[in-house]
Amino acid sequence: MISGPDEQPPTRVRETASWQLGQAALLCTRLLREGFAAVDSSGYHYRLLATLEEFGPASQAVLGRRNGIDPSDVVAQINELAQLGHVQREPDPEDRRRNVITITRSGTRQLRKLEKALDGVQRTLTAPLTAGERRELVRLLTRLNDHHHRKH
Amino acid sequence: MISGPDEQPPTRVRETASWQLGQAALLCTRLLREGFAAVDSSGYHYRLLATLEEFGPASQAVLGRRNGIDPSDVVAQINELAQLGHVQREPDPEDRRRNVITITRSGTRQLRKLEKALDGVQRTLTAPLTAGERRELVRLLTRLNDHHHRKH
DNA sequence: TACCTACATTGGTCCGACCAACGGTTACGA
DNA sequence: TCGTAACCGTTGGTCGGACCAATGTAGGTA
Repeated sequence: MISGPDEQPPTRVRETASWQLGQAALLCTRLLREGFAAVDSSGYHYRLLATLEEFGPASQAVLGRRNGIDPSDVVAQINELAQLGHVQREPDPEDRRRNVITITRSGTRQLRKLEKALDGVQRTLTAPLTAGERRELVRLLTRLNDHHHRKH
Repeated sequence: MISGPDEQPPTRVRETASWQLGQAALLCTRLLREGFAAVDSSGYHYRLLATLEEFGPASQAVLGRRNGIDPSDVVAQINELAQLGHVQREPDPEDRRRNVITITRSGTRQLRKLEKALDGVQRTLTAPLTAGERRELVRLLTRLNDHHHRKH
């Protein structure tokens, strides 16, 4: 976003849910990128590490499906995480098509850092809202997402 | 988004405002792209045409600032719109740095189509919400955006 | 056995946001 | 009035995130 405070887009644009949603998301991704970059990671890294910690070791395929990440992108991200030592990749003895990805101690340490960064972003993002409004916003967005998600 | 309904991301991810916001925005941009593509245009086209209709002829610079579009991107979009005949580009006699962009009759006709498409997207997007909830969502997002916008 | 499916991987595409640099033009201050 | 700063349009990029097609390998099953 480059526009100054004075020069506004047309009213009919400003009033749409889609415009406000897009602007908020833009702001959000910028905050996330900055926050995660400060600890030398990305949103992908966070999501993958968090998934590994919550659900335990998993194949790349399920990591991708759980997070809505394309398998080919999972490859790249796991490459990075493996090289950083945050994750271990080894072939699954029970199914030689799969890799088993396991989070390492270094990985959980990194995850703690990422969570701190993420908390900061949430607070910055929702700063102008009361706690109740923040919950309401999440509730509405969740309803919206769930609805459009169910019907594949 | 590729994940099925069953395989969910970690709870701590799902509960963040940033994740829900990102998912909703993803869904939204997909709907917008489809809706606008159906009338052979893009979101850029809509925003520029709407700005021209609401505020009258303008230079590319103010078009860009009003909509938060980079000047270089404005060039490309105005090229497209001019070639389609939706817009007229002529040098400003009073300031030879500027171009004056004017919407044509064909442009306003196209704008009507785009507005129809956009309305459909809004309805689809906010289908699971009541009218009150929809307004509340827009209100919260607007507050959020305005807040982060004022402080440059 | 033959066939269909799943997995990981390579090598792309597309789009929106953004940046740097430049020539031409105008505004402004010394 | 002259020099410089600021502005405008334009070119030619980068970057990240989402996505897709094709392939080799391995499993499941008729």
